[in-house]
Amino acid sequence: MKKYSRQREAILDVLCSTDTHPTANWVYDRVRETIPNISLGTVYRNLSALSEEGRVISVSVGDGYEHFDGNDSLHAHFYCKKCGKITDVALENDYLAEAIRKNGFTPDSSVYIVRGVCGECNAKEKN
Amino acid sequence: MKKYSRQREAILDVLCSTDTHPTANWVYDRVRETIPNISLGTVYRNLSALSEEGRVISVSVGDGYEHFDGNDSLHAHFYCKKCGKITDVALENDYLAEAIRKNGFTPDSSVYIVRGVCGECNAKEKN
DNA sequence: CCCAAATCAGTAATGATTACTATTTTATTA
DNA sequence: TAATAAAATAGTAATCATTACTGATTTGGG
Repeated sequence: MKKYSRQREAILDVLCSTDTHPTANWVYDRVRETIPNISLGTVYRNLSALSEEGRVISVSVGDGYEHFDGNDSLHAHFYCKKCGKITDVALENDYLAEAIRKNGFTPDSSVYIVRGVCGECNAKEKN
Repeated sequence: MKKYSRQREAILDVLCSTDTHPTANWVYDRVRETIPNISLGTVYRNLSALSEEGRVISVSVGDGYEHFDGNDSLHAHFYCKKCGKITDVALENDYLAEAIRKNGFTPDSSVYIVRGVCGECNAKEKN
């Protein structure tokens, strides 16, 4: 049976109070402000549990780290290859999950990642 | 300047002649049938280069491995949490890249991943 | 053919993530 | 509220997919 834990709650809080897409280590640093002796393993274990439950999304953009996202609204992620920034882009309808469903699958969470170069980096390029 | 390499060509061939989503190691094993002394590092380097060029897509489903996909048609990936199988689901329109573009970004490649349980595993569940 | 840049094979190193264990916390039952 | 079992934790050690390094080989332009 799943039990409450102060650590898990704190981790979820940190994730839900940022619009960035932090790594486990970043979350670790933030949670330590509240629970100084929390262990990095605890952060990993809970991020993984929260992700399994679907309360959090795990986003892999290919920079060598797993990123986590507590934003539960429907959105896609734009990853800029130049600056590494991940930006949320809101979506109106979940066309893809719909298409998946039509093909006989039962989806429970989605990660949409688009790679490219962001406007800011494109501008810099022209110098 | 980018130069031709027999190794890179063989790696791309392997990726384009399967509808699975292999890991670097699987590709390595397959390419060794043709080029027995190819190095695993070479496979990694070229997969990464091909992915950078957009000739190949890198798909992270959260099983601890990076998966690669040589299928260049527009599709989403359904990842079954139970059996680990990754299935391609064809898409008609790239709504998401479109939404991204409307937000001022310049996309160049997309990875759409939907997690859930596949029909087969759902059926097994009921026994 | 010659040269410089690119790529390679083989091997060593890295570091994000996971596993392990003794201890602490949680929730249930009496 | 005390006793108890299951779940979770802190701290540390281990794993292993991926990357970095190096000296040899290949590629392509002049």
